[in-house]
Amino acid sequence: MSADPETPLRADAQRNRDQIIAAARVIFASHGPEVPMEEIARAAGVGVGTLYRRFPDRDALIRAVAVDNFAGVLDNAKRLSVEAPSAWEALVQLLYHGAELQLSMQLAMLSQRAHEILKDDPEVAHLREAVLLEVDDLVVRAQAEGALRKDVGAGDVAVLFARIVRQLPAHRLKTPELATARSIAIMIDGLRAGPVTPLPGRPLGKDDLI
Amino acid sequence: MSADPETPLRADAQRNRDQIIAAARVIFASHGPEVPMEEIARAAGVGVGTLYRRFPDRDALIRAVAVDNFAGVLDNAKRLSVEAPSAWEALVQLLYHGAELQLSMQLAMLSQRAHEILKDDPEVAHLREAVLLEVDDLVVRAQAEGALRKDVGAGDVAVLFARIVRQLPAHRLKTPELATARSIAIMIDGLRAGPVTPLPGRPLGKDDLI
DNA sequence: ACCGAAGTGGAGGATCGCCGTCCACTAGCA
DNA sequence: TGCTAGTGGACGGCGATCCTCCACTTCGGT
Repeated sequence: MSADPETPLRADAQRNRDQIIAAARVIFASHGPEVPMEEIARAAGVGVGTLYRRFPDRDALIRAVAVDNFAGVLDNAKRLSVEAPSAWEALVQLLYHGAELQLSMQLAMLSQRAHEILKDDPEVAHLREAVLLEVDDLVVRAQAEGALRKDVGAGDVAVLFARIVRQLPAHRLKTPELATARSIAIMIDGLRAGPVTPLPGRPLGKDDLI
Repeated sequence: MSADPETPLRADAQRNRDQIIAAARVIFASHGPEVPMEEIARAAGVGVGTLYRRFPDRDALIRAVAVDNFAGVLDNAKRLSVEAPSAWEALVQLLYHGAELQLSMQLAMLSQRAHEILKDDPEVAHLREAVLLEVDDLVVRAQAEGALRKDVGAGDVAVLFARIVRQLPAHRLKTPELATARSIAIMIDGLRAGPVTPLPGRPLGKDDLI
């Protein structure tokens, strides 16, 4: 995902680096970006020393994970936008791609800490903007198709996702995955064009997100 | 809300106790139940000493707040159940009563810590059960009215609420209240009876919550 | 108005968990 | 096979939070 500004890593080191990012991804998504570094190291199967060698501090790790993940979401959105049979369908598919999206939401909207860290990173800012543009486009097209209700904007969709997709502490439900899938499905029905109640205020666009 | 098992408190002490619970309510709802005790004390306008005098430890405070709040939600639900023009309308009203409900959700479903503390308290268990029964009743009646889609249960409604009602870090939106209101409205449209997509799995009842 | 008991607040000692370094050891690569 | 990059985890340091303690204040009965 990123160029090698310096000497390329040795093969095993590169492998460890990838494992760290993968582990951090999973853990950040489920427990937020403030988990002890040692926990991430353990999940990645490396020692803390290795973690710190690769990422000088927590911020660097968060940035690396964010860039990696945002890029993934953007790819996904672009691919769906082209391949799906309709913009509406693309949007729906995007929502059901829970895991990746969830982490992005967590990092972009839910964690105060992560936001502080990411807000000044131009690479992240660029990816974020690109994702929002893509969503905006899907929203407009889905509305033109007559599938998506007219009184919502990309901001509404993003906010709704951020809420729905966030993981509930798994221990509180007997069937967490099912519960999540059902929540998403209900939400999607709420977004459908059709006989609906008028929403308060005006549609929230992507610029209503900070 | 609770009997006085011992000597009644002096007037000023009672006032302080109420202020502490009120402050804890607000703070727990917005920042979870792990905030430093000193912060709660400050918000209540008392010293930590006073806080600890009244509630020997954090657990005791959480329990007191939870009982107080659950009782409020239960009252509310019962009142709406009787006074609202329909069960559907009662459900909708309940959802829009964000603040109180939000805290209950936070304590009951969202915070691992709070759950640990509350799960063995019989008073909390009783109130929780009573609230779920009430919601279950509203769900069944609203379905009989033909207003609520048939393929959902009280568990679905509870889960959906828990997700929607959770506070997003306010700093990330230009209009947080509006965004929340719109999310709730969209969700309610998703719950309406009408031409909907079939949901995966079976309806989640109140017993699917742990 | 007085006084004893109840209540108060916040300084500070004790504790805790996390950070990030450091270095003896291991494993890739030429 | 030798040289260097890479590894892991023990550990010293530290900031944050808990909760106690007690000199001082306030309440409320007489």
